[in-house]
Amino acid sequence: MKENELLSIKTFSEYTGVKQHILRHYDEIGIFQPVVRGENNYRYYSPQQITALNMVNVLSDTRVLLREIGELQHERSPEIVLDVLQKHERGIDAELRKLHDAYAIIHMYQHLILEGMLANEKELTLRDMEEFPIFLGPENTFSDEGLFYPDFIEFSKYAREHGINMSYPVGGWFENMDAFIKSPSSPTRFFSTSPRGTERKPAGKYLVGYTRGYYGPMGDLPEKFRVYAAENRLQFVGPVFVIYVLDEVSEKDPDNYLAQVAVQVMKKRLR
Amino acid sequence: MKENELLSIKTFSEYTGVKQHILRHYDEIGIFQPVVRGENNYRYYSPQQITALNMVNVLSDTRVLLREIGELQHERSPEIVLDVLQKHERGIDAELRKLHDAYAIIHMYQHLILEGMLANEKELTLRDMEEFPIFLGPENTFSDEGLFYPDFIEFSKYAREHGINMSYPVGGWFENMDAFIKSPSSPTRFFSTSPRGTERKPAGKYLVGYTRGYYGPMGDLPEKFRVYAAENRLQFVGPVFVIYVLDEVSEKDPDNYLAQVAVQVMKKRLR
DNA sequence: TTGCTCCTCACGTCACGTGAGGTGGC
DNA sequence: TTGCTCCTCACGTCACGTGAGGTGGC
Repeated sequence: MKENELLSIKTFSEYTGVKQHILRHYDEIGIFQPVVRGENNYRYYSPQQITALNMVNVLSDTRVLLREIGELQHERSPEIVLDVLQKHERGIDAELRKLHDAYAIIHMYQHLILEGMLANEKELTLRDMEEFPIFLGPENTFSDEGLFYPDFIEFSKYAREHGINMSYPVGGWFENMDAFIKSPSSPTRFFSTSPRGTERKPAGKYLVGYTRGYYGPMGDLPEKFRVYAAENRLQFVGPVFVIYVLDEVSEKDPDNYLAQVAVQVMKKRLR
Repeated sequence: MKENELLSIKTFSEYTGVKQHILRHYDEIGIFQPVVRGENNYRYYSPQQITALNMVNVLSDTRVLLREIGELQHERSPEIVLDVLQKHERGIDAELRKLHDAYAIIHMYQHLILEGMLANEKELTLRDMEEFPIFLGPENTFSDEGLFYPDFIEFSKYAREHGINMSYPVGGWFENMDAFIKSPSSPTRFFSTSPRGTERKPAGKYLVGYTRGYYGPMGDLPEKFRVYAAENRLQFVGPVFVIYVLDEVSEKDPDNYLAQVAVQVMKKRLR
């Protein structure tokens, strides 16, 4: 390759890794043009343009608008470009957060759905569960005839105000088993499974049960928990966590939604 | 709010955090429709739809195409949704990688440009430099009359084949100071500053100089390095790193490109 | 002659975003 | 009556992607 040898669009495309139709597009909108147009209207690029094109690649990779790149083609300096990069850094940060959320939400749902598919719905089981970050909402009021929507909406707003993506699965939190048994469809608070939460569902030995149906009703689970604990000399420790492992995301029929109820337990001391 | 109370699009939008025109768009393309259309053609949503909409939010947040979400509206099960999520996990992974690159590239260029703006171009300076990951290319041949393009193109291809984004700044690597002095415009290899590199530019005390101009010529730097080392009883250790802190990204005029040359040094032992 | 390269033109895609112009409810 | 809500229609945006139909070089 001589210094003044010119490259066809095919060659230039191969050398730079930028596709031909993108090069034509860049030409068309005026942000990067071949040094020469042949008499047959062919585009010819110089070897120097291989590195020059890098300016476009760097900026478009960092999400600078092509329009803005075009403006920078005509006038740019270290100061100006530094400014542009600083501006776009925030955009990238925001996108990165969103994508991290998307990633975590996918994994959360994969985990829950699998859990739902393998769930033992017949009887309660004792399981070791891992620690888990949660974002706890304000206390619910259930002022509206026991409907959960108003409180749920309040929680949604509250969570969004705290930068929590509401696409993370949401669960119900009862301060203890007594609260759960007393009114199983009215959690003391809601929680999001967003990893941005600062509270924890602690690791430990949990008693776990499942029940089918639309949000709220817990069927015979409260009674089952009471009986199981009595028969096995267990006592309940800390809050009760209710989470729908199968919900509107994976089930069409609300009657098939599957709730998981989990509460930490300890052996009762004999006296 | 009663169970059967219906919500206007405004209210529903506020409760769900999804903008009105998006809700109309979802309606139009048939992926999520209000339970009722008033005789005035107003859209009315049920409270149950607040949670139902979540299915659309979760899947669109995880980059599932609206078309595919529409298909899932009619037929979905834990198995099917699990499949869909698994498929989109890869897409998210790829996007996340790209965005991480974008983030790192922005910071790399900010760092280099700032370095260029503050550079002491008059004289060599001794500086402590931090460790740095680099991706080293194959040995250059300079078979083509000393032009760097063919080797650079080879390096680009090689890097891309190894999943290295070529928008990271690229530098020249000389195996030692003798090689640099012998042919300052012909680096032994090229390197990318991509953090995916497995080699290192080691931390340590470096002698650093700058020179202006288009890629290749190093001006009087080789001589300056030789003299400085002799006068200060220093010996050069390891490879020479040449990187353009101001390049086509931040400078319009190639004559203003600014190269930084850095080599690790040690005090010479007196005998 | 043949297949390859290159060209322009035009329309499609994706998930919105914007705004005009008009109706209807409290 | 007034301002608010809601409607449809239509066009814009962003960075491409696709394909038709035709020319030109070796």
